[in-house]
Amino acid sequence: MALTHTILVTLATESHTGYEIWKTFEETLNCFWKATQQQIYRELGKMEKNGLVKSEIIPQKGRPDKKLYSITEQGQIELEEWMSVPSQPTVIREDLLVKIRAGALVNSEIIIQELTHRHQIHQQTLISYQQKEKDFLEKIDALNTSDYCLYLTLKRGIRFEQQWIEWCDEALDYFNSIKNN
Amino acid sequence: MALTHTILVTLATESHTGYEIWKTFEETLNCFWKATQQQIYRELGKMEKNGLVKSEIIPQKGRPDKKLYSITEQGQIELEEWMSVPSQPTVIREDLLVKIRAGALVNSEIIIQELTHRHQIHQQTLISYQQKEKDFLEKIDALNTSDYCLYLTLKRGIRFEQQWIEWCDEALDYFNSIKNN
DNA sequence: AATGTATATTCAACTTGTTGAGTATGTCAA
DNA sequence: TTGACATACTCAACAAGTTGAATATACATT
Repeated sequence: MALTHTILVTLATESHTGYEIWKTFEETLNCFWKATQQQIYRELGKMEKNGLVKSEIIPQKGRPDKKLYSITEQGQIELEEWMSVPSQPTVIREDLLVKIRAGALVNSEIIIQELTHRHQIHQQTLISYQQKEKDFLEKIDALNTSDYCLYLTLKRGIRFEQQWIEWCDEALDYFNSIKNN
Repeated sequence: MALTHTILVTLATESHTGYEIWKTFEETLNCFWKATQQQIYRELGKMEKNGLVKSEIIPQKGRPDKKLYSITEQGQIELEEWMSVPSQPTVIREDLLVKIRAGALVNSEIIIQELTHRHQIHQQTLISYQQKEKDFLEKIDALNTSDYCLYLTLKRGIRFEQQWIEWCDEALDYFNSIKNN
């Protein structure tokens, strides 16, 4: 259900097309939410049926007509209600940890490779997040509440990646130490 | 697809019933994997159809017959293959961060409540993990590879919870600071 | 005696997420 | 001029996750 609410949040301050919402997801929300175009279009359709958003068709030449979605009063109410109900932590389902759990079943080299690979991925993601962080830090005293909130989510992403890297190092230490026994 | 493999890992060293697998998930894997009984039973059925596991019915008095599942040779092969293909990080979908993103839209008190609530939850989970960690630390020099691997996954869980707590504190600082403006 | 908890499994309906194809065109660079 | 990329949306099929009910009994507690 939270996809609905993530979309409502995006529409709360401004109307957008499905495509724009998808772009926003990719650009600014991707460290804590991910959705495909298909998912967003489908969800918007459902939301319109439920009266949470309404759409206005904007004709275009050469391209398919735009469908500009805006939040309805009912959508506003739904969003506020959702905001005031405490959320539960998301369940973690992490392939890498399943593999580590099974680490005794296979050659350490395989696990080392896996951990090295993941270390790299998280390192790269971390760098891209830190790049984004620079923009925030440059104007840190001029950030409005909305931007600072966005920055807080980015900080969560940064911590998240850093921690994976640290843990990968720790796990690598162990598997390297048992490699030659 | 990873549920299949998580089950295969559980069956790799010993045969189990669906119920036992569910228990194992709850007790030892719950910091990185979660599945309902229904999911596990359904998945086991599918896996049997695909030849990854086989089952033996063990009659019981008074209770429904047990179905003891064991891994097949094909299942072993599938598991090893999966182990050697690098995994991708799981996408994060976190309600709390969506709410923080929308933090400027509502009264700070609401966000503060939410963050306080989550802080508590993560604190509790952390304590329960640290309890489990004690058992590992007591016999740290006697741990075999399999147990050490399990310990590594627990360490990931501990880090994860610690980080949420730290981040909640940071976010709380901010929302408290803007509360009275 | 009643209630709750644990064992042990099945079926059904629904929501969410993934994957891929299809339609249509403008813009920019090699 | 060819190809890559961006804009903008739809439909279909399937896989995975969620929720709830149903069946059946033992054992311990209140």
